[in-house]
Amino acid sequence: MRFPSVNRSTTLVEDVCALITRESRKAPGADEWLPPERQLAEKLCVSRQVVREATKRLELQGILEVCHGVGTRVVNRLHSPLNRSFELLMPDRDDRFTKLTEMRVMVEPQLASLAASRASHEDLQAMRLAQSNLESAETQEAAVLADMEFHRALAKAAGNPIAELMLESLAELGKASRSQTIGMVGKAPALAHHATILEAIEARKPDTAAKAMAAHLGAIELHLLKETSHARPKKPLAARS
Amino acid sequence: MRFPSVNRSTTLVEDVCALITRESRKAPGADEWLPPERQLAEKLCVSRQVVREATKRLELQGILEVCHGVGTRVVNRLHSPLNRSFELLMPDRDDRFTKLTEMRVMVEPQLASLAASRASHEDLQAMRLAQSNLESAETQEAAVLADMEFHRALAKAAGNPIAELMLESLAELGKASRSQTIGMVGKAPALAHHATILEAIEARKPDTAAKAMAAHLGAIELHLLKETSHARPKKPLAARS
DNA sequence: TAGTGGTACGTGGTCTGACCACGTACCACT
DNA sequence: AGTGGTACGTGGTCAGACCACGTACCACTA
Repeated sequence: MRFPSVNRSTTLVEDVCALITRESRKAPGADEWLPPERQLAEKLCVSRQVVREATKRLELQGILEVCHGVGTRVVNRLHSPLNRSFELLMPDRDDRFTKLTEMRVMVEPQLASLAASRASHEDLQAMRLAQSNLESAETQEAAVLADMEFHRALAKAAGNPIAELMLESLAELGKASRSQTIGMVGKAPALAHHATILEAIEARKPDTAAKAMAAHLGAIELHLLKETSHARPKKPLAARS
Repeated sequence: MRFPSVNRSTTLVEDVCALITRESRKAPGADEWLPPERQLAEKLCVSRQVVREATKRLELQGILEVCHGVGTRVVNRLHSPLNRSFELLMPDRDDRFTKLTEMRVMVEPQLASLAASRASHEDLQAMRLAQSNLESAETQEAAVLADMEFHRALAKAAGNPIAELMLESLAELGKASRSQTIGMVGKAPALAHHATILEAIEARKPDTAAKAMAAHLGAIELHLLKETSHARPKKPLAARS
């Protein structure tokens, strides 16, 4: 009762992927556990090896998490494949951080601009929540989290999932690292900057929002990264007459 | 003579990955074929299944290409995992194209600016080559290729591999699709725009380069994407007094 | 009773060897 | 010289066994 065609694992990945996203859309929040590999193999009429290759693939894509001795669960870590790719591109961690930050400096002011045009009520609500969380944060850790949440909400409001993913990737990279926004400048100034940005977005003033965000990024010393690398071409040109 | 520890495939991926990048750095250009799975398994003292899971992983990362009945070869398609991630994020192809283009519009002018600061002699050379290729292009296809090559060279000159990867991803998406830069505006204007941009970069004038690139992007109707989406918030706000 | 250790079970991880499906290259035939 | 078939090597799948890891339960101890 078997139909041993080829590339089962590839098609299986797509099937299971679709099934998973459908399932998780149906019951979001609940940490779904997949059936055991053996059971899954029987149900899908394939060998365990094929199931394993499929789950491996989905794990690499940040959709599943496989725990030895425990099971396989659905997760949402779409940024992790990005990090992996960047890791291949730039083995040095500081390089990655620098270049990702460079991208952030390029993109985030314009995200603020887009957010000012596009933000829905829910988006604004989320930003306000993050802002009030930052205001009431007691510990450094809580402040950092609230800060990250504000920027995440802003990216979401801008309506560009790719930018969102990129910033997520940067956040992941900077997590247990120095260069946490808050640590640079302190809580109070960050709060003020965010307030200015949020105000501009609520007022639907794209240019003002972009300028405020640029100022924010400049204030947290991110501009230093940009300037230093600006001043250091890979290979200096001969002086031009 | 076996040491059946766990997570062999994970460690193996790293080992093989390092080995491959080292090998391909040593002999670049040569399309390297890996030894057959059985042989590889024996050499690495693991089962064939583990080798297969490792190669699957590396295939997904765009480092290997597995051909049924032929073999496994080293490739360089680091953009493909990005496309896969974006596909998960936005199942609709047009959405992906729109959002990636949006990113491009945000980033590329600033890339031109960075390129004006950082470009090495080799970078400039590459851009000039692409430009002359565009000039001498007879067919539409050759023109499109030369156009893409110019933008790729510019991203490289800007020294940000992440941006480079993102644009590569966009190019891949737009390959067998409408919205090829050239098709929008014709060869002659594109040539003129590129010339202006290149001139600014050679003259080390970041702002001029950025403006020229922005004008170029605007001229090829990419601004339309931006404007329409700007004007269409996901959920209109109530009028503010 | 509360704490502690061991043990059984279910999970993913690996091994083995066999067979199937696909491409290629070679060779006999036309 | 062209054409078809066939043998070989490759990746793809299957089956069943065993290993390694976590957990939960339970008897034992203080």
